[in-house]
Amino acid sequence: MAYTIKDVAKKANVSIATVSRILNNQVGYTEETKRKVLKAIEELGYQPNAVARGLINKRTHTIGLLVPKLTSTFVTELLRGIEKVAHKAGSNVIVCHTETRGIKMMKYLQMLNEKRIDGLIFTSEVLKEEYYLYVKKMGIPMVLLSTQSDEYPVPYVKVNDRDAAYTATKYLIEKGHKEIGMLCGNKADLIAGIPRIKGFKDALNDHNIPVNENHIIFSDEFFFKMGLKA
Amino acid sequence: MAYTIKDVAKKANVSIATVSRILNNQVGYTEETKRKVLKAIEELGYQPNAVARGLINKRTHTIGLLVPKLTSTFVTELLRGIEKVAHKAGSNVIVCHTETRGIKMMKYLQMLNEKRIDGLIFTSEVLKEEYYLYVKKMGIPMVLLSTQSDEYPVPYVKVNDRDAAYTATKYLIEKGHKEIGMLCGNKADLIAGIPRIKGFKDALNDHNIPVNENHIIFSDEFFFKMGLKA
DNA sequence: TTGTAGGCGTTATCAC
DNA sequence: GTGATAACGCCTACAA
Repeated sequence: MAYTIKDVAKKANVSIATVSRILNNQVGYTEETKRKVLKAIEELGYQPNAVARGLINKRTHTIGLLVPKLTSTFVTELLRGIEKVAHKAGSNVIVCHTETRGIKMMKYLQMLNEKRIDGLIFTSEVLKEEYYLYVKKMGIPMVLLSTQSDEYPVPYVKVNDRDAAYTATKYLIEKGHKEIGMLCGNKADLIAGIPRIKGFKDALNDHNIPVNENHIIFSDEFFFKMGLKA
Repeated sequence: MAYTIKDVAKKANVSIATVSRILNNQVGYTEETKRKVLKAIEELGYQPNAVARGLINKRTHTIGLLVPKLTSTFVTELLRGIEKVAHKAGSNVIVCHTETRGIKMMKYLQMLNEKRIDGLIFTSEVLKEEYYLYVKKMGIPMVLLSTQSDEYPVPYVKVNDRDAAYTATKYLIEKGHKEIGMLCGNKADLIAGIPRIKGFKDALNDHNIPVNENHIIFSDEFFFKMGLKA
């Protein structure tokens, strides 16, 4: 079994209170006692128990990341970045794949709630009322990534899909291209569909280029293969 | 603040012990009291605190996953599968990117240890003595994924690289091909290099085909781009 | 069937 | 400067 703060205290001939102070570098002890305690910690190979700490501090230094199919390299990059920053800040990230739309989402939120995570990152899916209310009740900060919500006041980080599509299309037009095609997500997709198509068409219209619906190819999945096929 | 078992007990007019029993569906209560308690739980929207539970049960239902650069779609697939199974079993997975070889590894192991994770999956890197000893001291089960260790008795799951390369090469040979090239990892790589090259050469030799070293192209990174370039 | 009380490993508030 | 001691939220003998 792992050593506890009690073992350290005993070995260093001090009270657990003192050990705790040193561990959290607060004030109230001699350099001498500090050395003693540090030595005991070293010799025992003692590691504080984050679970116990979490119980009293009400912080677990853990954040939850809800992502859809992780197959897309885009989401993978997001995870990389998030985990990197979290680690630098002394936190870990629990990854949850909410594949089958909605079904597992509530289950995940529940698990994360029980684990008392410090915050939540919600990626790429539409924030349903049920989710929003639940997280609100959890009382932890949440941020949307690569999505946004018109209905609920939740901070988000994402690219403006309509504008991005507009800019991309405009760029090609200004390069002199006339026949421009578009590969996009599902026609009804609130994120990868509608806004991007709008940007695409807007750009064409603004440059007096007729829109050929056949030049827009839809796909439901964001696998590399799908893009290739399209 | 979230409700505790105490709130439930009070609302249901029972002791916390009874609530606990019902929560963990043990025996020792009437159907009647069970109904009462369940009703109180429902009304309060009570969710047990996994942190407190972890402290006493010594199980956190959390496992750690150490992966190298997650850019590779292979690793991404692994994560997907692992998370899926873990979730089904009621656990969560904390993902850690051990990018800069070794530097961050010990730091991660330490964090995971403090969080008292239940188990560890170690992916794609060589298991150094330092890591092995540390995890052994943690006293939790570990399994190697896509690696193996000759020095330490750690269970592993991986494809046999030498055999796989041999089989692939043999397949091409039997298809009638004579000029076979190979794209592989770093020449000295203990996983993606040496064994696969051996399999490749063995197959050629066994079929009396001369080995042309120029037909083996090495690469250090496993990005898609790198493969393309090669 | 039910409740009381001690303990899990820490932190924090008191005294001394 | 230092040490008891009461929480934190839950589980579990032990009683009743």
